[in-house]
Amino acid sequence: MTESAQSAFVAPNLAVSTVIFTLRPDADGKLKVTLPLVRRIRAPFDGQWALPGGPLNITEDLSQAASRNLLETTGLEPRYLEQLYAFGSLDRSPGSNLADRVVSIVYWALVGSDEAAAAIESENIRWFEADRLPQLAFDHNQIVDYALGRLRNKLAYARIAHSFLAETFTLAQLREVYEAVLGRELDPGNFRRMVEGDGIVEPTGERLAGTRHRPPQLYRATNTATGETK
Amino acid sequence: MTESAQSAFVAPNLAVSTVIFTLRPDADGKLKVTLPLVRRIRAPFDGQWALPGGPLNITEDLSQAASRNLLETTGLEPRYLEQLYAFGSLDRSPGSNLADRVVSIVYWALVGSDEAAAAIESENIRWFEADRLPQLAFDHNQIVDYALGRLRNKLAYARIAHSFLAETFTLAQLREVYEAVLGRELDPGNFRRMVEGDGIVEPTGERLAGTRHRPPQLYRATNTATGETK
DNA sequence: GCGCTTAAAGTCAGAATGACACTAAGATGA
DNA sequence: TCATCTTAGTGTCATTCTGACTTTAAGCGC
Repeated sequence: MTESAQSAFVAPNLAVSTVIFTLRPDADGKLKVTLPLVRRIRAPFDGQWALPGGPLNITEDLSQAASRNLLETTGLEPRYLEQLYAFGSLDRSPGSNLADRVVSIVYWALVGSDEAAAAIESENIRWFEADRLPQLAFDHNQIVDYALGRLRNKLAYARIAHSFLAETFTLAQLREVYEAVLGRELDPGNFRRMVEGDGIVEPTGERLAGTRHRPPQLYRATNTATGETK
Repeated sequence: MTESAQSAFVAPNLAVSTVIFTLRPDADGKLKVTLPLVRRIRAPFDGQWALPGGPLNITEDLSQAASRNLLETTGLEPRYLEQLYAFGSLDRSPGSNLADRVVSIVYWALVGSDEAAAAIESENIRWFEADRLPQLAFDHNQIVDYALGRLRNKLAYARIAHSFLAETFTLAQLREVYEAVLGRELDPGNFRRMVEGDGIVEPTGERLAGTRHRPPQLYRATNTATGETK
């Protein structure tokens, strides 16, 4: 009844996939939530774009598998990594044989915008704006939507926004992250009050020079363990 | 790279387990969060208590598997059911062979207190107060703690509390649910204001008679789809 | 009818939030 | 040099939300 090995049982296959978010400026210079997709080179959905992923190695933890295929796909390390959901509906791959059924444990990750600029890109790996995705393989459009919801929600109460930025940053840069993720503009004064009140950042004492206006204070994220705790 | 069947691959086994919550009065008549556990009858952890669960049938959805083992364990149907987390650490079953590795996709469920009173109970199926658990098999103590956290958190913003109650109920009964789950007393006036403001209940027009004081209004939950939407 | 108990409504102060105004400090250019 | 532009950073005000508490309503038991 309860868990233990049942090798004789016809079990569904287990895969781990990852929704990897970063921010990239679009043509107008506005930051947009962006993610890498991989072109499938076999049936089903041959030729269509899909989330990076693959089977879980028997020797690795779930989050390790997610980190590994993040590295394989983009050449990058995650700044934040958290399990999203396990997708296992019977109709995920329409028309396929039951024996080919795949249960995907999906993670979502944040990578720094600075690093992401140097990420792997090729004929079969391309980065897309999250709100301008083509039709993806399997149920991957739904998965991305769900991950976006989680990202937006989590931004409100968790200290994750700085994961998109470098070690130090101005409040305007941090606010741009919020605005890009939430898709709306925020009042600079109120944003400053919120951020300072929550103590999620601390001033470095240095200022950013070279702007064409009053030089802003540089901040860093206050020291908090990030990523999943499980 | 991406997902599709890999039968030749040595894959971890996949199980679905369920944390089933209900409320039961303790010796003092106070409602307590309570859940059923199953005694293991084989190694590893032979004889210890564990969450109900079992392998995922190739023909059923994840949530169906959770519902099924809820029914098999308790004889009940869930009033609310949601995926909790997928647990897959390598060290979940200390000392066991890699080939026996199990990844558990865990659901959590709410069942009505009225129905739960008539649930199956036996030598090998017993209900425990959530904050007085013995040492459980595998990582199941951690899983229950995580589920409790999710329950408490979700109570604050989702319409789930009525899942513990019958079709109609008084605000005092609903408040008792909140108090039992959150583990602290709530101000009756403020609770009423909150509940009415959020529009999560509507008066039936009837009153509960037979109390030894002013007869309270009966309410029902406003019509909202409950349970997971995925 | 009197006192007990809980229902239900109302009051008040402090915290959090959104909209907005105002001052500070640099660069730019006439 | 100095007015102007731009963003940094501070401050104000009204609204809403929240927790603590008060007051009145309406049944029951005696």
